[in-house]
Amino acid sequence: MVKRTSFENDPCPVARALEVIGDWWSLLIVREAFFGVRRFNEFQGKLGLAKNILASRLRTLVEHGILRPVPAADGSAYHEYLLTPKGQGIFPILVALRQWSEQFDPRPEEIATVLVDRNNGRPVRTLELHAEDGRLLSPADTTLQPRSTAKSKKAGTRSSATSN
Amino acid sequence: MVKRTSFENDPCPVARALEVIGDWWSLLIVREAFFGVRRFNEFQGKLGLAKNILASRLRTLVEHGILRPVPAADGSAYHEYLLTPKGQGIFPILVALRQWSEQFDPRPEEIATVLVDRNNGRPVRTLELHAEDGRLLSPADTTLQPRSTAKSKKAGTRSSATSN
DNA sequence: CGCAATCAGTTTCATCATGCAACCAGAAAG
DNA sequence: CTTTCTGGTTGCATGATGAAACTGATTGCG
Repeated sequence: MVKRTSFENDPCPVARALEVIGDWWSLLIVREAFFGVRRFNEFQGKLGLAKNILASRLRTLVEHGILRPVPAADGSAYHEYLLTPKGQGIFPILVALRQWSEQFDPRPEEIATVLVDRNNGRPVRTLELHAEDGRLLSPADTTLQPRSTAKSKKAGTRSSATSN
Repeated sequence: MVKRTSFENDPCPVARALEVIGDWWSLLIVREAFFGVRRFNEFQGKLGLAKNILASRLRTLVEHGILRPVPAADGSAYHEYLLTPKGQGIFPILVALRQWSEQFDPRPEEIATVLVDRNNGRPVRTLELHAEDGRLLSPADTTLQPRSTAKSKKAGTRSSATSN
């Protein structure tokens, strides 16, 4: 790789997100955390990844404020990894990934689980993008605007490099 | 790497999605495609990635049915890469990533752009997960159920391994 | 038509990251 | 107090990534 290119200074929010959670394991670790997995060995057992990789990922997830090590839990001297609010904010991303697979996977019959409303056991709705006034928006109904730095509001039409 | 572990047979739809678009460049390529980028050099210029990597990524995106090479376009003998419906289905994932950055990035002032309604230039709403009946759902309001194989409807409480 | 520049890659080659396995210290259990 | 469990770290082997150089068509231009 000669240094995997870093996106942390990229002005694109998508790139910035990928910089943090865009690797092969981080999102799966977070997914497990959503299901109550908290301990090192538990993550390792569920995901089957190497311990050094897990240790490394947990470290960076903690550094990025996605997981938080809490001192104890059941009384033992070890610690557990809990989702922070920032970590919980990843939920829509997981849902979007899941729904994309559900819709387009070439072998959907191999998908084992469905995300349901705990209340009545019925599948959740597909995520939709809405306008401020509630209208449903398709990709084509949207554009990127340069971030309004306190002023300016219209602009549209993207310009240079990796600027979206 | 001694063979990066593959998720393509994992029953978890999140893992399956990551198998396809979970690397460092694919989602950014798709993002550019949403903005009308179509040609090899154009991708390369915007993203600044090595040509061999780009060639490799484009190939797998085409293999997975996310991009489609169309013979011509402006009359030249080259071809262009267009998003398929499956590729367009990635939009919510990009939006979810973008919104996560917007909400939790430690230096949000460095984010250059805002996704707006093309109609009136106002920011779009944040993605929300809703129940079938329209109620807003938080992560805690949801569970995973084993996929109903024609029959059965209640079950809850996840069981074994990487099964969500 | 002839030649230079462009497009779309492919081919080395060096370096980095990943994965496996082995090892290890501190805590808990017996 | 020896054993086991937890939560790692260390040391390779190998694959993935990236920079740069190279190639073979295609186009642009005089």
